Amino acid sequence: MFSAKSVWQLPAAEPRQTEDIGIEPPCSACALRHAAVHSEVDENDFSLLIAKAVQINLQEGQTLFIEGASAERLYSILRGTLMTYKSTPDGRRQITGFLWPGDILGLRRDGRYVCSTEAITQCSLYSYPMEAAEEIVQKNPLMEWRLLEITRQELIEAQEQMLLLGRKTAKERVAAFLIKLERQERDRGNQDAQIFLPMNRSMVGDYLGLSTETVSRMMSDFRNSGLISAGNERKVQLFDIPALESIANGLA
Amino acid sequence: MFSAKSVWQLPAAEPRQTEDIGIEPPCSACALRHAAVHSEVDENDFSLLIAKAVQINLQEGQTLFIEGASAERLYSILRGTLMTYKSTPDGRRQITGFLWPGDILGLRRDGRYVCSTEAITQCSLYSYPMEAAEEIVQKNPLMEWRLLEITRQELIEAQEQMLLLGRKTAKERVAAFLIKLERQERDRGNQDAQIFLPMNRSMVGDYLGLSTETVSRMMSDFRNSGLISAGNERKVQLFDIPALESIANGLA
DNA sequence: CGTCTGTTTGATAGCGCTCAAAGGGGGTGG
DNA sequence: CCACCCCCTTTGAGCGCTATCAAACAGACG
Repeated sequence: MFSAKSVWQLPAAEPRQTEDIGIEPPCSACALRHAAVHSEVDENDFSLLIAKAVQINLQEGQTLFIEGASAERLYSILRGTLMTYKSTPDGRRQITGFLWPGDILGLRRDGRYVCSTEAITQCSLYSYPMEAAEEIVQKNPLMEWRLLEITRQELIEAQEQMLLLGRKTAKERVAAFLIKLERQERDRGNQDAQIFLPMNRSMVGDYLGLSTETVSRMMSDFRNSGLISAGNERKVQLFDIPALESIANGLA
Repeated sequence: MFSAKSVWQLPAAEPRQTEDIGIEPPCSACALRHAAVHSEVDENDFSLLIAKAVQINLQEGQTLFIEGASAERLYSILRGTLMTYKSTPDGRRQITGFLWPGDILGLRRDGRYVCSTEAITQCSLYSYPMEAAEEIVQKNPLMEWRLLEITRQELIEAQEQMLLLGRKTAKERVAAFLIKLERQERDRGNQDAQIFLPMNRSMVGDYLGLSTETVSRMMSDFRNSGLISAGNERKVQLFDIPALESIANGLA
């Protein structure tokens, strides 16, 4: 049982790029190695894990696994963006998180994945046997502690999302989403307030508990108010971050 | 940084009772001891922690701490029910969880609590110094592993709540809430499908992302449909659990 | 018996969804 | 190179679910 999405901050992570997917050099940026390094764990154990890793590539729209499937493997993202989601029997979908390079995924309960996972862009991942990975983590207290911190961070973010989904207006939700992406972008070393949205409007809606159309309308409102850039709908410049933060927090 | 709410399943936990709050005998049911026992950890470390514990009692409605306060202490619930919640600046509230005996609480980020916590009934808790508790857990890999499992379980529940808040109708939410409480009741050894609601309608609403009135209306609907009992609004009998489950899952 | 708090029920309104159609950009094939 | 198609996005119109406002009701307590 691992986190569905880690929020491991890679030191100054490599820019996300979906081209040039091929055979990777020995994993240098993946979350588990970073864990090992960060935790000052013996490299030997990590090598054991890497020895069992298999690299896989996914095409845009490809499903990695679905909720309820037997959770045999743990994944670490090298490149690309994915999403985890849950569905109701009649097809309504709630996206529980977007996953970026450096994140790990494979949260399970009773040996089964708790969310479905799908590639939003072309992706490159490392795949580890779940049992072996758990064993190695259990043998490394510092690694285990790091994993606990990651899981807690995810829980904190999930609680923030609950506030958003339960109590915020459509405008507040979309503003919060833009602010969140911008902050991520900044944390990854991207200085300008330009953000790239690999997901389409329908995915944003399913993440924010809104319809595609409502997301689009809110984006148009922000554009018409001069808060964000016009032009490319997948590449957005935030002109007034404080104003968007105010909106996101219900202060405007 | 600890979990905001554990879902530690006490073997066949003592019934919840709010009367007779006084000096406790050496903690026998609290989550951390249970962790120690469950993890087959040396009792000595646990004793170290217990030695630093202070028992506190809370009255109904009393606030334990608020979001953003310095997270100096970790708590373990002996008796009573509490809630954790987040608020928007203008007063909207999202309850992120209800806490029961056996649960631990004190999730923090950057040394500050991420949620506010308030007693719903009279409560009795153990209070530990955060640093000491973390140190002891870190020194006990099995205890640490158990804490990781708890945190993961909470994350899984948070994701289920996201689906509820983002994509379910009012009727589905209330049905899901009743089913969830009934399951808890059963897990605690309570065999009949009778559930007790220590929280008022407004709290249920703030947990489900609904207004007080909507919760009330849905409860009335269920009552009029013969799915739940009439009479005491805080003590509910579920007459048709499968039907309620169907509703909760959007199948009806 | 009166007050207070929480719950229920009713009436109305509004936010966001649904249905529908137009607009736009990229890719493919003629 | 252009035409066409397809998918995604945007915009518009109308509706429905749930919030809001309001008042009646019920139980606890003094």
